[in-house]
Amino acid sequence: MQKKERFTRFIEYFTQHYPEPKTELNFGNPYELLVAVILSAQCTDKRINQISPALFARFPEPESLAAASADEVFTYIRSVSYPNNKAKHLVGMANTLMNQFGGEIPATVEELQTLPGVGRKTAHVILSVVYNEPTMAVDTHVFRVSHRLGLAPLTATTPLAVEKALMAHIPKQYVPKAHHWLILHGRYVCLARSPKCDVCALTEFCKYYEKIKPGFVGMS
DNA sequence: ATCCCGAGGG
DNA sequence: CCCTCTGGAT
Repeated sequence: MQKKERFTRFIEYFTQHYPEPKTELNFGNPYELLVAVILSAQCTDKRINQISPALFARFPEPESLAAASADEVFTYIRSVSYPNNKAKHLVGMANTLMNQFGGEIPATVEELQTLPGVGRKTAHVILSVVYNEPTMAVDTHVFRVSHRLGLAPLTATTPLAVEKALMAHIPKQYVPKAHHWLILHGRYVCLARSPKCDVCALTEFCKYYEKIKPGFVGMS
């Protein structure tokens, strides 16, 4: 199947079955989303949602977070991955927001990436979710699912290469939705360790399934 | 043992 | 390119 048709089928399927996808991270404003996304690195969204209410209550805006100690922030995030690094990142991020951006969340990749703890992936999530800009944040799910579905070539071995492959074929108005589609598909169907190919509707054009599918129905 | 919406540093 | 940070779920 041609690559263009893969993208067409991918978009058609999710447009029909999941027309309004959105992040599963809980947040009430761009600042809270930024905090949640920084925390979400190598951690499940469910865990972030468990600890974020107390964190947001104690640090409701960049000003209070900037004035906090990393040690205190640590006590709120000790159950997420890399709590020491992330506590420092959050305090540094809030300080940069206050000192360089007047406490507002910047709206460009370049400015966002000057914030401690914010790399290309996190910056693109903010731009996509907050500003609805056509940026493709490539995380572990997007990376894996894109390869399996044949939306990115196997030669795309870095997140940036996968990002470019996707951006070259997804119409701009679908990019923010496609980001969530790839994540949700990866999280609930196309799992890293044991993908649920038996309930997947996309096996017809999946390169991964093409390799692992049984040769005969019913064989053990 | 492997994975989860990675980023910073060497 | 590599390595480290690091807790909880499966």
